[in-house]
Amino acid sequence: MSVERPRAATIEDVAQVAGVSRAAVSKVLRDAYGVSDAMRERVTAAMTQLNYRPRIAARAMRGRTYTLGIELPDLANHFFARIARGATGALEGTPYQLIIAPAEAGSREGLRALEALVDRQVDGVIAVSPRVDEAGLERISASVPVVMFGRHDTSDRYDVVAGDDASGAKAAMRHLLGLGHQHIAHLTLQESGAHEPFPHGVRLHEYEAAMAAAGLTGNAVVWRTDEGETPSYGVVRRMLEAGTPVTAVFAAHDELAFGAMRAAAEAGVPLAVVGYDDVPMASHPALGLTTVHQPGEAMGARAVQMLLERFAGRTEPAREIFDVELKVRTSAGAPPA
Amino acid sequence: MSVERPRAATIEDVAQVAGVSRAAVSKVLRDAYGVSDAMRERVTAAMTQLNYRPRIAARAMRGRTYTLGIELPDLANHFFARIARGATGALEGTPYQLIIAPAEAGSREGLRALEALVDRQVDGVIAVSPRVDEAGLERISASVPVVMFGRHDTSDRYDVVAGDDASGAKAAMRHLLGLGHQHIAHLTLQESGAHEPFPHGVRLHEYEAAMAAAGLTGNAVVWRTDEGETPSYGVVRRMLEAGTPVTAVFAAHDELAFGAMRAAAEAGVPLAVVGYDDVPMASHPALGLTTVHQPGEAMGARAVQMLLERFAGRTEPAREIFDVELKVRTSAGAPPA
DNA sequence: TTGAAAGCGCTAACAG
DNA sequence: CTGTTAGCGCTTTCAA
Repeated sequence: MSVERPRAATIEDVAQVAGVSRAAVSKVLRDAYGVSDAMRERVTAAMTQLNYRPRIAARAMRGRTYTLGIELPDLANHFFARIARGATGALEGTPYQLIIAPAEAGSREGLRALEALVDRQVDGVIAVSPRVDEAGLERISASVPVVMFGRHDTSDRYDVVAGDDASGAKAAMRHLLGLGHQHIAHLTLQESGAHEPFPHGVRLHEYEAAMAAAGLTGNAVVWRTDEGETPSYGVVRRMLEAGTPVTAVFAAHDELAFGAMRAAAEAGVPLAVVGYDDVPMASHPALGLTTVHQPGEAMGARAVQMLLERFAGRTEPAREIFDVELKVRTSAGAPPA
Repeated sequence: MSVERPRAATIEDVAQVAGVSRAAVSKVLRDAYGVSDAMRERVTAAMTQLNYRPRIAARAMRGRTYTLGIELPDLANHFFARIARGATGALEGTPYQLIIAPAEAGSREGLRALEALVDRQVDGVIAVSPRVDEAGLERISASVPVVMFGRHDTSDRYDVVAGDDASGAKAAMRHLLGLGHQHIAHLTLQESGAHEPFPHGVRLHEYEAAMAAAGLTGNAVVWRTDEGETPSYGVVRRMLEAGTPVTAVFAAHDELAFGAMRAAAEAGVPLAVVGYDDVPMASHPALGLTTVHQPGEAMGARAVQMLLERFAGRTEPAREIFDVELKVRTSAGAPPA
């Protein structure tokens, strides 16, 4: 006994029931010009009766898919969930639907996810992994509008939404230095380079600059970890046990910061920790993570808006840098005397 | 000299460059039967040269889209990220791509997201919001294989992956009662009903049963909250300040549990908390949330596997219930004497 | 204001 | 083993 998969209603069926042509139905569907109220009504009735749903794939062959794609590097990082929520919210009331392509870590993966989205003919894409290579990005932005998150270089190929990473990192370092810390480590991902115009690159650069400005270049240490709280924990734990003389750590994002806090707690070492992003758990009283707040929802919403503007005809590249704000909580106190 | 926007290569272009027919290219593409090595090579070369990427939309008109869709109710809940990660992992090495449709709370939203996926012709869907109405589900499962998460009823229309919610909830309650608590509240979402075959329904039911079995029916209290840590915090805070005489709370999932812990900490009230899911932060030493571990990755991977089995021809419904395990940590101690 | 008809890029019979 | 051909369900000129 095999499962019957009855053919769903097509535009042709609707046309027949309504006693009109396919073209007419299509026009009603797209709210196109030149349809009488009477016809609209009959067609609408037929659509309801048949429970008609247009096939996006068929539309894609000629026109739009009414689908926006967002590529996310790490679902486990709550900051990205915020961006996605903001993007979804901004789409409410529009005919567009957001789909997410998970990327796992790595620049190659980011590109792969982006291409999967393009293959599926999304009308626009939002790329959150910053480390997508230029060639790939060029290819993609040739066929669909792109909004890149967090890039601090400029391009006329894509729009940009970013946080003010320089200010944020400066504020974080100012806080730690102001507390009297002299041995501050920076915890970042494997691939980040201080010369790169990506969020972690900028944060790393500002860390080094701040240490230098404080005359502490000799104390600067950069700890590198794979993505995620657990790898971060492992790295910091190892460093702490190796006796690295550090009293504070500035983590490139909150998940890494949580890992550092876990390591310090388990190793029984006092460690001031500052994070970045301000994910919801950061403000939990048991954690009290001092961190740099980024308005994730607003940033996601703005990215969507930029795409909609492109559809509406904008051709010059847009670019918006969001303000960030240091949230001082309990995770970073003064160093032991 | 105007810049021609290059039309992306089609199967026709590849055929011309390789000097073969479209059908031949299509066969190479799909690894279909009856292609000589020589032809395969020429075609592959042409594809690389033109940087050819098949248009999923065009394929969708005739065959598969090589796309699986998963609908997720709450990106902010880390447990769902785990499911998605497991699903993505299980797809590695297959030609399939996973896309995520975010749903926001509510059964209507879950259905909407599912339909958006179906409109986009995914080859199979995984539904994580359990509260999708039967009529909608019937319609959907008529056109595409469906795996439902967490449903404890049986159906011949869709496959099921779930955790053993009855055992998990029993273990949670046994723990709290064993510690000597007599005033235990259950914290759950607005809509959950103890008669419903959904995860939260079962957990609620087991809570009531355990209280009754301990002769504590008179002490049973169910707190209801909207989705998320913040609403949970608000509800618990209000209850605590109203002086509800409670020494412990069994939360329907970890995010709610974190909200309860935050409320207790801020209200300065000692409160034993047990959660459900075991999201990564639960094991952080600053939190130490006692909770019921569900193997999210394995569950996501199994759901994907069920879909692949359907594609391979399975017609009888499948169903797998995963074991869960109570993780005892520090968040739930004995009640004050 | 409406409809006929020509594709969009691909797959899958079917012929050769 | 390879090519020809007929659509899949839509949108979009272009006539009527």
